[in-house]
Amino acid sequence: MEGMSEEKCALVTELMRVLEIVRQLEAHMAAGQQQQQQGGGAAAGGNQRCRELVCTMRDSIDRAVHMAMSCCAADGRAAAGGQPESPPSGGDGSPRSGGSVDGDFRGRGNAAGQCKKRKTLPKWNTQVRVSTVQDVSPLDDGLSWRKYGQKDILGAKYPRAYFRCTHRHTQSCCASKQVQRTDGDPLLFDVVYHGSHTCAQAQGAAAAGSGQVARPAAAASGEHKQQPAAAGTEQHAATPRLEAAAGPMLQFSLPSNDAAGGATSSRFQGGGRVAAASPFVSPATPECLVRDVPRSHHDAELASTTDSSPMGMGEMDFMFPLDAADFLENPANYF
DNA sequence: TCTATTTGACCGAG
DNA sequence: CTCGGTCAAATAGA
Repeated sequence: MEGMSEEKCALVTELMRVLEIVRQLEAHMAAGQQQQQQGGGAAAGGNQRCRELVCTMRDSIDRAVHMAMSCCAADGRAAAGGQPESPPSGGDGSPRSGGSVDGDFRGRGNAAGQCKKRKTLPKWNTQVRVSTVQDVSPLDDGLSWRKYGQKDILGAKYPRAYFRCTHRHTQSCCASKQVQRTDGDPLLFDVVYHGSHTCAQAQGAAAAGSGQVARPAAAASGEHKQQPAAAGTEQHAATPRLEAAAGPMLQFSLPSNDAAGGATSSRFQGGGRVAAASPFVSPATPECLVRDVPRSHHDAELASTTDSSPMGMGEMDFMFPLDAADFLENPANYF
């Protein structure tokens, strides 16, 4: 039984990974097309075709993800004894320590009360590249996150910001994520997701596609404490573009979280509401590709499972050349 | 006034 | 004991 569930979850993970890739491809093609139009590109036709293909591909993957997720959720609930809401009495959890079970995996009253221990939640690790230090739009994924903490991590140059779903209390959505600028590349963020969104918002995003609930603003500047104005800019200003800086390559790799770094004197303006891409529920834009102006680039997020993932996929390191046509023709080359 | 962020403190794991 | 993760009071902005 459990095997079944794990298998399904693995399926979800895998599908979402592919979905992310498609989304990225889509975003970059959109960007490319813009450039072509400006430069009077001749390849517009081919690009159009690519977009159609991607659209089809994504639709179908998206459906598969949802189907699999349903099964997965159902299994999970059954195993946990019923409601996703209620404190998982052990549900699927690996008992953490002999202590209290979970109602308090946080010594002080777990706010949500119904969220399982982090460690038992599926975890996805992704990396997101931004175009400029201030540009955090790629971290946007259409779902609202609320920052609840920030920590300087030993050995890391930049602090790590902690986010949880805005609807944690109201809808018992246990999704959370951690965002941290990588030491080596200030434009690259490690984003670790824990658990998937179960809130209506996530479903809405998946269904409505472009439903952005909140603005990017995500995570970090790691450089200076910003003055209110600056911080505000980061938090509310409309987003710059990813494609500009994403360059010809999207990179995905696992955390190499430690680094040279040393002191963290800076504070990362976690920034307001972060809408970040949900690797769980694809904010699939139904009308696919119809956006001329890629507002919320769905970043370079790629869901990959790590440790606790059912699949136990280990670390990954991908490079995706942005040759859409080639990708579509020889997808195998990219996996 | 409400909502979100900041930040110091607390807690559990290793 | 140290460190990562989270809570919650204080604070800021809309």
